[in-house]
Amino acid sequence: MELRYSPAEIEAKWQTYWADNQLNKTTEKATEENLAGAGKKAGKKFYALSMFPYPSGDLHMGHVRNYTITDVVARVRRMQGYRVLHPMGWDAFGLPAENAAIKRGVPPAEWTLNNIAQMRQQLKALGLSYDWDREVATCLPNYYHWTQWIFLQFFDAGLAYQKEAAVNWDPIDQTVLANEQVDNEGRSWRSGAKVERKLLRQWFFKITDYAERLLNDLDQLPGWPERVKTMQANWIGKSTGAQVTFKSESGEDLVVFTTRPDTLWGATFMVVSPEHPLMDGLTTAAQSEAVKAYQAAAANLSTIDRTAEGREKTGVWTGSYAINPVNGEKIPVWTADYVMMDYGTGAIMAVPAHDQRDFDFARKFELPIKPVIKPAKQPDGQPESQSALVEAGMDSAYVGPGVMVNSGPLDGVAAGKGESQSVESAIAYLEAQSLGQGTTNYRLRDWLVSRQRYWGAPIPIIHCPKCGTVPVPDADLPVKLPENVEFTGKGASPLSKMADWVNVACPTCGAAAKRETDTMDTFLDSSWYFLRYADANNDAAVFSPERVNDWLPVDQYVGGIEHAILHLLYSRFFTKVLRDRGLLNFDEPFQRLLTQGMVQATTYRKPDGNAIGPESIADLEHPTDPETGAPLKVSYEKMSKSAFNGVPPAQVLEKYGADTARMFILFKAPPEKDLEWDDADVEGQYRFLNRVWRAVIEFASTEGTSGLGAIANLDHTSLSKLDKALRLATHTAIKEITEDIEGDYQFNTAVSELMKLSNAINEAPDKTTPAFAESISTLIKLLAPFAPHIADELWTQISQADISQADVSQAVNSIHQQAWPEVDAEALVADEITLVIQIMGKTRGTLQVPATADKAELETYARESDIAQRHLEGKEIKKVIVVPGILYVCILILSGISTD
RNA sequence: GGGGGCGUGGCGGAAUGGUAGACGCUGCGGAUUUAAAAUCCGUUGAUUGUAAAAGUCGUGCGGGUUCAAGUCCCGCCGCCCCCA
Repeated sequence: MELRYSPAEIEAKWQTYWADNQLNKTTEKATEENLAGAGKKAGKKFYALSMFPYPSGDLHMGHVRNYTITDVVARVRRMQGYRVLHPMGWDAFGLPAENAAIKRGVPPAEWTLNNIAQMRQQLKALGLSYDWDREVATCLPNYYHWTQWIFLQFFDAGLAYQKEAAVNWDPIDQTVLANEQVDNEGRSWRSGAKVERKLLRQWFFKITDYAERLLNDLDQLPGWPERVKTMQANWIGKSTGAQVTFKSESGEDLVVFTTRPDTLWGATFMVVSPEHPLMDGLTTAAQSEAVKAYQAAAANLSTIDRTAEGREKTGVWTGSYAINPVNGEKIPVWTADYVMMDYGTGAIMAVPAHDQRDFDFARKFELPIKPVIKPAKQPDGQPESQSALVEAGMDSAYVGPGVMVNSGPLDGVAAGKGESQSVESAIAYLEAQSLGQGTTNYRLRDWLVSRQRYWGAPIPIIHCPKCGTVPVPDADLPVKLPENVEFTGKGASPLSKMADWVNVACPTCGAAAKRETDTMDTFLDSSWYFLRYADANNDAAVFSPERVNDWLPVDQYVGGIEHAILHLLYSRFFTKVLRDRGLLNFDEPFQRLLTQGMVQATTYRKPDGNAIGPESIADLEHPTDPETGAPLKVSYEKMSKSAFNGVPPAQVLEKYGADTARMFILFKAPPEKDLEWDDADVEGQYRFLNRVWRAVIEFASTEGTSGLGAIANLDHTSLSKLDKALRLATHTAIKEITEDIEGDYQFNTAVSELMKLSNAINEAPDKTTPAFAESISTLIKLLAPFAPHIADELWTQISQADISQADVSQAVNSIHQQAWPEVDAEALVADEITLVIQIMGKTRGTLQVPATADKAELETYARESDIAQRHLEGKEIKKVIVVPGILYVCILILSGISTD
C-alpha cells in the first residue's frame, strides 16, 4: 500500500486505465445498462463542450482553466447517470501554419498535425475525460469536405454571394478581413496591422438576412451572461426610422436614413460620406479640387478617428444643393468624414438644432440652425427654457422631450418615439406623400468570408466563362488542398499560382474553367464543429439528423469572452440557416454559456513599459531593473509571451500533478472572474490533497474497521453525538457541492466544501465507526470530478481494504463509475442549533438550544438568557421577533434610559 | 455620451435581508527535528480593555427603508468591459 502521495505515478496509471477501459466513451442511446445505473437522471443526455483550441503546439493556462471547468461538469453528470458527450478537437486552419511554412519551409499540414499530436498529449496529461473517438480537426479533408458542403448549402439558399466592395485589407497577413475581425482602432484581430481599405471582389454570407432573428432569439438564452447578449445586440445594432429621398440639383436621388424623420423640417444641410458613389456627380467643378483632397485625406483615417466624439469637425462643401422634400427648401450638400459609407445609406440630413454632431458641424462652418422641437415645460416649475428656440443662444443641440414646431403637419405633436408621437406621425406623413418610408436599419454588415490564403478550406466553386459561377458537385467534394505548394508570403494567394489545380473542366458544360482560389475564413470551420461531434465519423453525410437532434443543443458551453461576438454570433447564424434547410430542429446551438475569466500572473514592467521575467529580477519583494536599478511596476496581467509572465502547465504538472493544478484553478477564483496565479496557493492545494491522501490511507489501514463494508452497518437509530456531527458535515458537503455545480458553477465554494469535509474527517475522534466510513467514501466520491486521479487511487485502496482477501488482479471498480452521493435529509437535522440573540438589531450573543424548540420556546430561551438579562436592566421588552429558518430572536427595549 | 459589470481583512475570495470575513494563502507564536524540509497545534479586520468578562468601529462615499442592510431604494465617487 502506497504511503506517500506521488501524483506522477498514479496519474499516468489511471489515465491508461481509463483509456483501456473506455470509461469516457459516449453512450449513443439510452441502453438498459446505463438505465440500470443508479440515479434518477439515468439515460438523459448531457453535452458538455469547451471551445476547441487552435493547435499552436503549446497548451497554456487559459486552456487548462477552460477544459478543467467543462471536465468537472461532465464528470459530475456522468456520476449522476447522464449519457455525456464530452469531445475535443482542433480549430486547425489558419495563418500561423502558413507563416511557419514561409519561415521554416515546413508544409502547413505537417506543422499543424505535429502540433496537434503534441497538444493532445498535454491534454491527456490533465486527465480530461474526453471521448477521443470523436476528435475532429478542421484541416482534415474528412472535416472540410463538410465545411465545403455547408458552403454550398448557403450558396444554394442564396446566402453566399460575390460582390465588389471596399473591404478591410490586412497588409501584413496579405488578406481581407471581416468587420468583426477589425478592432475599433482599425487593427487586425490577428496581426495587429492597421487595416487598409481596398476595393476587391469578395465572397460574402448574407448574415444581415438573419439580423432580426439573431437579435430576437437572444431572449431564448436565459443561460447566457447578460453582457454577452448585450454585446451581440449592440453589434447587430438595430435602429428604426425612415429612408427619405432628397433630389439633388444635378438630378441624383440622395437617399438618407434617419432615426428622427420628425426633425426633417429642421434639416438645414446634408452631409454625404466621402466614399459615396454619387460624390462625383454632386461635386461642382469649382469645388472639385478641394473635395478630391478631402476624400484622399479621409481614406487614411480609421473609423474610430473619424467618429470620435468631441473631435474637431472637418468637411468640404460639394458646391451643390438638394431640395428638402417636405418644405422645398434648398439646402447645401457637404461631405464630411463623420458620415460613414457602411452605415445607413452613407448620407445624412443634418439637423443641427437636435443632433450634437450636426450642431458642431454647423457652428464650425457657420451653417443655419433651425429648431423644430420646443422643450417641454420644466416639471419643477422653473421658467420655460427658450434657448432651444433662439438659435443664436444655443450652446448645444437640444435632444430632450418637447413639442414639434415649425414642422408643418407635425406642429403641436409630442416629440419622440412611441405611439402617436412625432416619429410615428412623420413616417405616416412621408409614406402618404410618397417621400419616404419607415425602415429598420442594422449596423451588422454581411460577413466577408473569402481569404487570399492557402491554409483554409477551398471555396468549392468553379468559374466558367459560359455558365458563370458553378458549384462543385457534391460527388466531387472535398476539393482538396494541393500539396507541394511554394510559400513566399508575397503576391497573390499560393493557390492561384497552382495551374494544375486551378484549371478544370466546367462541371456543367465541360468547357475550360477555373477554380475559385480563395479559401474560407477559419470562422466558418468553427461555426459548425459542435454539430459534427454528434456524429464525428460519418463519411456519408455532414451528420445524421437523429444524432444531431439528440445531442444538441449543447447543454453547457465554456470559453473565453473574446468570442462574445465573432464565433458565437457566426455559430448562431449557421444553426439558423441549417435549421431553415431542414438539417436540424433547434434554433440556438448553446443552451448555457460560461465565459471564463483570464489567467493572470504577476508582471514586472520597466519604466519604458517593457516587461521582464521574474528570473532576471534579484529581489522579487522590491523588484528593480537589473540594468538601471529603477523600480519596476508590478501588476497582474494575462499570461503571455510578451509579458514574460507565463507559467507553463507542464512545469506545474511535473511538480504537483494534474489534480493539484485542477484543484488550484477551480478554487482560486469563481470561473467568470480573472484568476491570479499564485505559487503559494498551488502549494496549498497540494497540501490539501496530501491531507486527504493520508486520511484515507490511515483509514484503510486502521485495525478494527471493515472498510467501506461498515457503511452497511450504519444504525440510524443509535448514532452517537459525534457520529451525528460527522454525518451532518458529510451530507452538508453533498448538498452544497451538488448545488454549487448544478447552479451557477461555483467551483471555488465547492472546493472549500471539500476542505471543510476533510477537516471534519481529520478532527473526528473515532475513526472506526460506520459513519466515519461513510464520510471517507463520500469525500472520495465528491472529490472525483475535481481531482480524478487521486480519487480513483484512493477508492481502489479502500475497496481493496474492504475485499482484502480478493484477487488483486481483478478489475477494480472505478470511482468514476460510482453514483453521485445523495443527500440524506435526516442527516442534515442537527440535535442542537445556534440561537442568535439580537437586541435592538444588534447581535449580542448566541446560545445552543435543542433543535426541537418551537417559536415560543425559542423566545423563552432568549428572554431567560444571561445575554438578554444583562441588556434588560431597567427596561422592558416591547416586541419579540422570532425567525425560525436560521433561528433568531430579536428583543426590543422600551424604557427611555440610555443603554450606553 | 449610452449600455453592462465591479468596489468586502495583508492577499484570493465567502455570505436565501438575520452571527460579515466561510475556505484558502500570507504573517506571527509553538510542537516535532542534531538541523532543515515536510507535518501538526494555536493565532491572524481595527480598536478600548489586564490577551478575563465585556464593548466600540468596520463591506468605496452620502442619504433612505427596516427590529435588522455587504445585500433593497435614491444620489455621488472610482475602476473594468462593450458600443458610440
